[in-house]
Amino acid sequence: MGRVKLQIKRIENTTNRQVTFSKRRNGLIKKAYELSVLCDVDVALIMFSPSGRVSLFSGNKSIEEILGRYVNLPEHERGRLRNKEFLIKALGKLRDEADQTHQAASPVSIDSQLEEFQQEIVKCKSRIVDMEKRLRIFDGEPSEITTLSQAEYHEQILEETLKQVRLRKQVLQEKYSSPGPPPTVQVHLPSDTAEVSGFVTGSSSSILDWIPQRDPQGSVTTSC
Amino acid sequence: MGRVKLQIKRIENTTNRQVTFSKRRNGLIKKAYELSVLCDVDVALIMFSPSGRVSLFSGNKSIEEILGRYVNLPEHERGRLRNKEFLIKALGKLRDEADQTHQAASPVSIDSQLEEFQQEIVKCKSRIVDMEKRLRIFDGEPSEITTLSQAEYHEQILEETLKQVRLRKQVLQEKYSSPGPPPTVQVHLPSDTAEVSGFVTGSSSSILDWIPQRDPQGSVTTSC
DNA sequence: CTATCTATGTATAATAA
DNA sequence: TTTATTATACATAGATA
Repeated sequence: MGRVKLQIKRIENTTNRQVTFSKRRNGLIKKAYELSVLCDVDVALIMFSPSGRVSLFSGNKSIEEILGRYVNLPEHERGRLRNKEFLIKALGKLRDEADQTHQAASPVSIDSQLEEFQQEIVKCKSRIVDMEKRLRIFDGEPSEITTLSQAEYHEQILEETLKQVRLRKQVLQEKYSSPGPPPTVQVHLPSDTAEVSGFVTGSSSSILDWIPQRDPQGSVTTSC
Repeated sequence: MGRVKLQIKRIENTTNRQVTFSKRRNGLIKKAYELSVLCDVDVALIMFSPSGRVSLFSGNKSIEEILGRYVNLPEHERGRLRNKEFLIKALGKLRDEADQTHQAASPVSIDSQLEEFQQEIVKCKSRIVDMEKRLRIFDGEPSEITTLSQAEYHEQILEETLKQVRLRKQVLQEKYSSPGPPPTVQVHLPSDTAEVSGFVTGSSSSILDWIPQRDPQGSVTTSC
């Protein structure tokens, strides 16, 4: 698409990845919306953004209704048939492409790929260990805070952070209570689509334009 | 698209509607797949065809895992779920079934090992993302907080954490000042504590606690 | 992060099988 | 229902603001 053909593999550049996510998420929601209207079917779509926020879409019904309908299906009807077929097909194509690439360029052996993955895992795990340690500090875990000065240090940091957050809260409260309109815009797609815990920063001139306004029926309320 | 511009409204002709569904469903799944790979995010997609059959897609993780992650989100990030308990129970059941299915067959090829590593990496990374999110609360970067509910949420977390650290500090003080008898903790908050720890240790990754660390469909690079 | 623009890559409506 | 063809409508990568 666009100027170049894009390989379907993880985009390593963080900025590009986020931008692409933002664009494609909107595209995907649009397609889901069109499908649900054109074919009059229930569609539920849940996406977790790279930053951990969740984006939702569902047709006329609420997400929970659709999830409920899904989990209530008899086991034999809950098949993953569609998905599996598609993936097999898609991956077959990818493999062919990869094969050609490998033959033409650098022959990456399975072994070295395995090794690469293992290294990646080790890296990730050590990072996780580190983060867990940092998080444990806030649990008051005795094994993490062993001296008084450490405790005082953390106390100080937390106090400062708390102060900042309260300040921020105050600012936001004033914004909401003042005569002017609130700075955040509540999104209303025909169904419940929302960047939950997110917010539409600009005016409502994005993906909403192509969707006719209608009363939202679902009830996944955006809490922002 | 195609020869004419299509109005986004229910297709009345049954045959056309079904054909369109079939094609667009595949297109939507493909897009969802690309998004999940390109941007390294979790995506879950559920569609009910006009004839009532269900079509699914989910990225690296199993659909149960992603739905679980969604259901387990803190309320302010997702909106109220009226049937949360029900969904959790139902998803748990699905998890068990998937588990049994998975145990039935285990081809130990290099390919499947590669896959397992890839899945492991994806899991680690998603965990890192979650933890980063939790750690960001303690960064005290006010620009991250743009809504009142976010501010209140952070404030609450920080208050509880501060309590924890002060408790720890008190314990340490007593240890230093009276090196004999074991320190008696005289600080309140036995029940509050549980809540805070619950967040700090749980949060969105609490999903990992009740959903298996395996993909039930470990077949290809991406599974169902 | 969002918007806009342009050149291209894709998806797909209509049709036929 | 799925597949193949083809003409068009759309989506979007990359650059830029």
